Amino acid sequence: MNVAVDLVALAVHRNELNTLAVHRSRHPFTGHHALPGGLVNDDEDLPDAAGRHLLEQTGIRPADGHLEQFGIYATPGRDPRGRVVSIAYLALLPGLPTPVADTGTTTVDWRPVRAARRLAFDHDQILFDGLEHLRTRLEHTTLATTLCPPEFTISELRVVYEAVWATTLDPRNFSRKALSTPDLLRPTGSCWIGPTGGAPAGLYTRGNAKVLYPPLRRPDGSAPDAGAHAPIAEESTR
Amino acid sequence: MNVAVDLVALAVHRNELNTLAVHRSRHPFTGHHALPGGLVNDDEDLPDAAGRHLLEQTGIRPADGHLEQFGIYATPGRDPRGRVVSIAYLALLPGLPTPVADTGTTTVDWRPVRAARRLAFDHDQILFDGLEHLRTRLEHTTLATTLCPPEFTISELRVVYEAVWATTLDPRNFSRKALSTPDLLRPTGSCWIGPTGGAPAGLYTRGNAKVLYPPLRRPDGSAPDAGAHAPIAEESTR
DNA sequence: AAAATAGTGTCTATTAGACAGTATGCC
DNA sequence: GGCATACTGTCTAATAGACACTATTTT
Repeated sequence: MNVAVDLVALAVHRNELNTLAVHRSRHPFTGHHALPGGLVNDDEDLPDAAGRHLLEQTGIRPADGHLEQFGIYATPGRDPRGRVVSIAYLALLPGLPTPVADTGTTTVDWRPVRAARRLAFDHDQILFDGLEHLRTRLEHTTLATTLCPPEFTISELRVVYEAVWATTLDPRNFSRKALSTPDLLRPTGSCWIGPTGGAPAGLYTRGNAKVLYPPLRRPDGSAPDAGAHAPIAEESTR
Repeated sequence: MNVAVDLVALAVHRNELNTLAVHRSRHPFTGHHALPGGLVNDDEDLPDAAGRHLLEQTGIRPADGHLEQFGIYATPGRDPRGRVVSIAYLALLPGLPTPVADTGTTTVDWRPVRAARRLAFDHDQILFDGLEHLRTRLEHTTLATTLCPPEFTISELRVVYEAVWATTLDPRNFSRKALSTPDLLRPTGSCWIGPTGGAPAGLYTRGNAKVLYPPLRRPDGSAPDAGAHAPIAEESTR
C-alpha cells in the first residue's frame, strides 16, 4: 500500500491567509492545482517526508516554521492510480511567504485560501480540515506566533488571528490577553511605527509558552464544532 | 509499505477505566500484551479495518460504541518485521465490558489502564496518547455518554469523568452542568435507586448534543497540555 | 436515627467583552 | 488640528467552584 504525505502550507500576507498550491502537469488531474506532497520513502519518517516534499516542490525549508500532523485520508479510490493512504500535515510559515523557488518540474504559488477551490484529488477536503484544525488550535495554543516573523507587534499577532478566523477582534482586549499570558511574548525593547501613524508598538519575540490557558475563544460566528460522530462512525478519514 | 490499525478500546467498569489487551502468542513480543489491531486490506477503509479487527479479536462489535481516529505511528523500526504505518483508533464502549469472546487464535482480556504496562511495540505510547486524547475530548464534547449504558444516571456519567480524569468532581456542580447543557440528556421518566441508599436518581438517554460549550474543564491536577512542538518538529508520530 | 445519595439555591472570585479615555505618532 | 494606532482602566454579565440545604432512600 502506498503511503504519502500532503501539506497544507500556510502564511499570512497582507492581512490574508495564503496557501501553497502546485500546478499539476501530469496525469491525473492535469492542469489542476493540488497541495504539495508525495510518497513516503521506505526508511523515512513521516515528518521528514513532509519536510522533504515541501523543500523539493517549493524551495521552502520548514525549519523556521512549524509542522504538525492533523489528519488521514485513506478512502479507497481517492487516487485513481491506486490505493494511497495520505497523512496530512499543516505547515505554518512565518511572516511573508518565502519566495517560491521554481524547481523546474513543478510550478507552485501562493494563493489566498478564499480563492483556493477545485483542487485535485480530495485536497479541497484536506485544505478545509487543515484550516478547521488550525482555527481550533489557535484557541488553545500559541501557534499563531509561528505565523509571525521572528519579531512582531501585538497587532501583527492579532492580524494572524483575524485572518485565520476571518473575523475582527477588539485590539484593546486582544492586547491585554496577549500581554497577560505568561511567557507568550518577550519584549525586545525596540519599537515599530507603522506607515499610517499611531503610537509606537512594542516589538516582541516568541516566548516559551505553548498553551493558551484560559483559551482565546473565537467569536460566535465561526462554529466551535467538534465534528459529527455517528454511532458506528469515524472521522477525519472522509 | 504496510498499513495497520491499532485500537485503544476502553470501557468503565466499577469506577475504573479498563482497556482491551490481547496476549501475543507469536513472534515478535511473544508472551507480551498488545493492543488489538492488524493490517488493513487493500480495498478496505480504515474505520472498517478497525471495526473488523476489534470484532475478530475480541468479539465486540463497535456498532454500539464510538470509533475515532486519534494518531499515527510510523517511525521506521517500530515493528521489527518491517515498516508498518499504524493508524490509532479510540473505541469507546458503553457500560460494562461486553464479555470477551475467545476466538481461539488470540486471548484477550480487560485490564485496568493503571495496570497496563510494558505492552508490545510502541503500544505503551499509543495507549498513553489515546488516553490523553480522550481526556481532552471529554472537556469539549459529549463523548463521555458513549462510555455509559443506553440508560444512565448523572452519577454514572460523573463516574466516567472521574475514571478518565483520575480525579473527583463535585456531584452537585456536575449535576447542574449536565442538566443545563442543551440536549445532552433526555429523561426517560424512570428512576434508579442504588444499593447504598440515597434519593432516587433520574434515568437518562443520550441527547443529540455533540459539543460541550462552554467546556467542562478538568481540575488543575491533570495537565491541560497541548503537546510540545519543536521549531522543526512534529507530533503524534513519535 | 444515622448515613448515603440526588438535586437546588446561593455566594464569591475570575473572566470575557464592551468601551471610555489617554498617549503618541503621521499627515 | 485631524486622524490613526497603542495600550490602560473600568464596568457588566457570565461562569466556575465552594458549599449550605432539603428531600428521599437504605440500614
